[in-house]
Amino acid sequence: MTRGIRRSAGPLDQRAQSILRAVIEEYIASAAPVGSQALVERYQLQVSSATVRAILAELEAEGLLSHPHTSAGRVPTDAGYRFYVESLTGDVPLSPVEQLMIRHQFGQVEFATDQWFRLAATTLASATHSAGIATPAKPRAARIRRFELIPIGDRMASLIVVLNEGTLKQALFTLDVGTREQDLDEAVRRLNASCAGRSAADVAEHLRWFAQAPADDATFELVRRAGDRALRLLREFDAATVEQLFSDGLLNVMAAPEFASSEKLRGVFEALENRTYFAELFDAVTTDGGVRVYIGSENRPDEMADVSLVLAPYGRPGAAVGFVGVLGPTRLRYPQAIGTVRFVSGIMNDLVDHLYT
Amino acid sequence: MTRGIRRSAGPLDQRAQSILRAVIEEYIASAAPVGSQALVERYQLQVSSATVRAILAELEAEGLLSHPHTSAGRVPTDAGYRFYVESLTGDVPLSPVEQLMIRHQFGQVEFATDQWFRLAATTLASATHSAGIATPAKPRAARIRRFELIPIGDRMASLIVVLNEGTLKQALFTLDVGTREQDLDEAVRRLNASCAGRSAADVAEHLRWFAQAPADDATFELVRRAGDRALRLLREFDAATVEQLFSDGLLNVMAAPEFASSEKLRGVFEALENRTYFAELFDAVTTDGGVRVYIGSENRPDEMADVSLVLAPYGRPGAAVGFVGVLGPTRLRYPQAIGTVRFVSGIMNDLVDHLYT
DNA sequence: GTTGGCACTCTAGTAACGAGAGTGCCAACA
DNA sequence: TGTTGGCACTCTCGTTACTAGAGTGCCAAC
Repeated sequence: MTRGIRRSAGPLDQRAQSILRAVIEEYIASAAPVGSQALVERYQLQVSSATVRAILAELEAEGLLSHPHTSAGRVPTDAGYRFYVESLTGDVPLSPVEQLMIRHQFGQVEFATDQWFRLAATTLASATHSAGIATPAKPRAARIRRFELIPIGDRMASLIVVLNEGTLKQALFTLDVGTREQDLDEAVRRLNASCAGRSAADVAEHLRWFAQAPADDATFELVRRAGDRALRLLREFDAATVEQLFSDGLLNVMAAPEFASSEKLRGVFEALENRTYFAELFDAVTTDGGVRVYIGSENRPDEMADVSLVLAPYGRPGAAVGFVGVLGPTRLRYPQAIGTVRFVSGIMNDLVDHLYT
Repeated sequence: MTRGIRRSAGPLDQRAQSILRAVIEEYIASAAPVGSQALVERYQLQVSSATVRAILAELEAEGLLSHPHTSAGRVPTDAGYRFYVESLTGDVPLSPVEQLMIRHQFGQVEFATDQWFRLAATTLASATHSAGIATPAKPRAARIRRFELIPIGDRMASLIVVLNEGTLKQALFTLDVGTREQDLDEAVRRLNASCAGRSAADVAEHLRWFAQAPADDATFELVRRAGDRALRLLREFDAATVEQLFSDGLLNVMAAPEFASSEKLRGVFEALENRTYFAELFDAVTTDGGVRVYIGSENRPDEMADVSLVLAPYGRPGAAVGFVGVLGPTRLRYPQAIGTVRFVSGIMNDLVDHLYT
């Protein structure tokens, strides 16, 4: 139980801690500032409201609670939430029924890799009544498994590159006049022979070799250009940290009273759209295991100061990793969110594992 | 110039019409109810405000304008907007600079078919300062061009189905123990030989034939199962009218004053998410050419009563069609939106055309 | 250290009010 | 007959004043 975030060094006795928890849980449930009276009544504290008030003042001095105004109840600060989250011990597992339902849903898309991360986001959203977010599992360095060149119309072909885990990349490709289907087949044969199993760097190397070699026949140019195009695809793929970021249930977050004026949410939408922050998070989340929680202002961009993230990586370190998580108001049901994220990331782990064994 | 929507049969003289236009354009620009005084001043009407008031009252009787309350200015009704849109003659073309910029952007993704519709939505959003929406071009009935079976791990393969226009469909596929790579190759060869160029219905026919034929060798079961899986993919693909719906710039719409309370937008988000309404629109929009405008309550779902849609189809009727469009407040800059949608759908037409010639 | 008591503070809701914008109507006018 | 200026009327919006209620902070007593 770390206390890293707290500013002041004052110790916090058991009673103060449990009152802090009470305030936070009450606030999470009610979304309204919590008063001393209400705490005494609803949590059967064996002390008077005056005593509670003293402790609340103390917690405020510690920076864990704050006051919207003098005569209002207390509201947790981000530091307060942090303390609360750190003090959570053990797991809040999902109910067996929920687990079953979620497993069932994933069972239905077991064979559609491109649906996994979408379903993860959807599942997280509906289980936590917040927004769910997820990225596909991204291979560390893409390796080519196979090329295909499919003629389309007269002067075009679709270049398909199949990567390691069955990820597909596709690009159109113009053909010179008079290119025959055999030429395409021959080009593909050569490309596969020389590039299959290679990474972007390796392919680049080979292409240089190709470029220096004499243009011995008609297929040569085709191979060179297709190779070039494939290389570009690979590089784009490698460069995009968070290639896709799927979110679902943002409506749930919109419904929360703190977001009644849409202004605050705009920033969140923007952050989801441009993704640079999530690209940063990607690295942080996927390097060490476990669930990570980012509370309000702990998120670097100011637009995200009103929301919390609960994220967990999945996949195989060194091979392909992604993350799943929950995005909600700082007034989030952390224990439940953490439990659900852990569970879903576990399922995603299993799914990815099947690809590698 | 149809007047279909108007309830009353009263004729509308030239002057009344131009005042209606003035009210609507003023309201679109200012988002505030428009008074008689302001109209006289800002539109150099050669009559007094009293006269304008009389005409406004008339327009209100026709159901084209309404009153938020007795002593406020006029606001267009949906019928008013409809009348306005119908009366628009000629095109408001985009400025050459804008045209150039848009063409340039599309030029950059010319060879990435899967990016086209995304870019269309993005372009429309930024050009109209509203939300842009777009679907990919959907082939009428998918035809198989080629199969691939890529081994993944020990007991899995990725089944890839390449459709007509280079669309890819993918699914995982478990293998029996001891399946060798040659078996996969052989299965693919057979599948391609018997199914290439066929639609879902045809493939189903062939599979029935397969099922009745004796299980003559080890590859047979593989072929049957892969075929089954492919058939399911095809059917799912054929069944989904609006397989994807990409939107961009919803933030622009959020920023409009009429959506300050996020409540109204929730419905719009929901409609975009579940897509049933857009599936309906898909059919309506793609059957006749041209730009279509849906104003406020003309949209069937109640949640959409506060927004307007400007949609246009693109693609090749009978081959592959999709739509692009703009979603914004009913207080939309229709002439500009219509011009932009028409332009972008034209570009999309050209792109798709290249696939078929 | 805990408690009851009490004065104090701040919000949210309500009512009253005036300024301002805009209407609707009417009698006078071209 | 259509147009106009004039005018009373209506409704909103912002301001001010007030009250009830919730909750605090402090203090003296236990």
